[in-house]
Amino acid sequence: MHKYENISDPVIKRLPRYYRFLGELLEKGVTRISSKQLSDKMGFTASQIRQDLNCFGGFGQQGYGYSVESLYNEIGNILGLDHNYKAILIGAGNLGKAVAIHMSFEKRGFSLIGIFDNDPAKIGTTIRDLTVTDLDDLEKFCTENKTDAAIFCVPKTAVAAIAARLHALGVKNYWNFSHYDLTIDFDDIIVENVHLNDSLMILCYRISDANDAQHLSEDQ
Amino acid sequence: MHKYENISDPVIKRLPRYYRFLGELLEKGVTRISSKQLSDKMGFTASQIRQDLNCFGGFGQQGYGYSVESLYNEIGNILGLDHNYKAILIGAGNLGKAVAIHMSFEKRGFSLIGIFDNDPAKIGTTIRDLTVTDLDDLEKFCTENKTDAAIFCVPKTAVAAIAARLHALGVKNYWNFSHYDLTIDFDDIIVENVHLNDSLMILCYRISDANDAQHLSEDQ
DNA sequence: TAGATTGTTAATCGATTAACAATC
DNA sequence: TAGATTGTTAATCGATTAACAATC
Repeated sequence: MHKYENISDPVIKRLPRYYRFLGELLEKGVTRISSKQLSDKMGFTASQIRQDLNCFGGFGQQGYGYSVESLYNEIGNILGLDHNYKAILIGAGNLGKAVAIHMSFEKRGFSLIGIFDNDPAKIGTTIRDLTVTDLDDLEKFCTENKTDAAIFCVPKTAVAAIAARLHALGVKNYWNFSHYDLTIDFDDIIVENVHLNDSLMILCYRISDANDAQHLSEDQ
Repeated sequence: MHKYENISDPVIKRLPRYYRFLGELLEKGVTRISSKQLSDKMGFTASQIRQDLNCFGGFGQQGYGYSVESLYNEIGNILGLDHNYKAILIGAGNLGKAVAIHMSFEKRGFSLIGIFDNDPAKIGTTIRDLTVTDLDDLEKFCTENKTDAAIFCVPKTAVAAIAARLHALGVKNYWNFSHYDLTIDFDDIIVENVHLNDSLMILCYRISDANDAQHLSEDQ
């Protein structure tokens, strides 16, 4: 487990993409790849790929390229996917259920150990192999079970209060699907946001932009 | 409807954030705001905010700042949220259902007009006010109903074949929740990806990175 | 008018790309 | 050895920040 210094945000955000691509190559039985070949597949320049990988050390071999398997494993280690962070899910609605069922937490460095909701109709039901627990029992649960991270799949209005409770319990890493801005309340937390509304608006912009460009060219 | 030239990607990605913040201010009844005040709330520098907004024209007033309402509306227009792009959802599983129920398409420039699946158990069921249609009827539906965009909530392995059918039907804008890389097959499409796995891996990296930093400092 | 804050230009910073020596 | 491809430094490009004149 090393600590890498000054890894820039753009590099960090590209890491999962490298990992996915290498995983696919591995499945196909490809054993060796050059930065040029990766560049063709991924759309990054070969130069950038070599630059990125070298933040973490020399994984390649001059004149040969990179071993797909060892590069895949290295990037997995850099991402910390060999961890087993214990995560709880807050909110067992449609989105929460989808996240619980859909995600391979174990492959991503986590395991899901609890699901909470305050809706009596949902408490006691089973999702995956977990029983939905009353949100009132959050303190009891987190005291009895080491909890590293929480996933917010609840309405924006409910987040602040729950986050305050979790923070008091020492749970300070969040995967946030709500539109509540958690950084407003705390500055000693780690948050990864999934803003579906933002994503949809960006799609809207790109469609509109492309359409307008087309109209302009038709005018000429 | 204007076409803005050379808007950079970072700016585009910040637009929804501006929009959300201004919407909140509007709800609170705030009528006026300066770039400095926005900066404090949003974490961008005042300079960047003025720079961003000026890509689209002078919305502010020297000595006064910006009108929250008109700025909100302007950014909405820039994003193209006044459109009504007709979208269909492919895949009525947990994730598809969550997206269908959870998203306010109308507020984001879209309306959801159809949901498709190939699972007999799902075909005929109702989500929101829409009946899940047999995927076999995709061609029929898209011929009869103008369709602007498709949302992929199906397993990666199913995407390529469905995308080929949609592309042939002229549907070339995609909101992609699968991990299939649609740009491999087509270069005349617009894709906005939601990579939940990537997001979770980045959270894993940040937690691991913070933990390692802590251990290092404890060593000293 | 004086104060405030924008719009916009110039300076800085950082990330990407190009180039090439090192080396497998 | 010759060819290939990395690791790494230098050059370029673009985005962010700072500064300030314009102006409400």
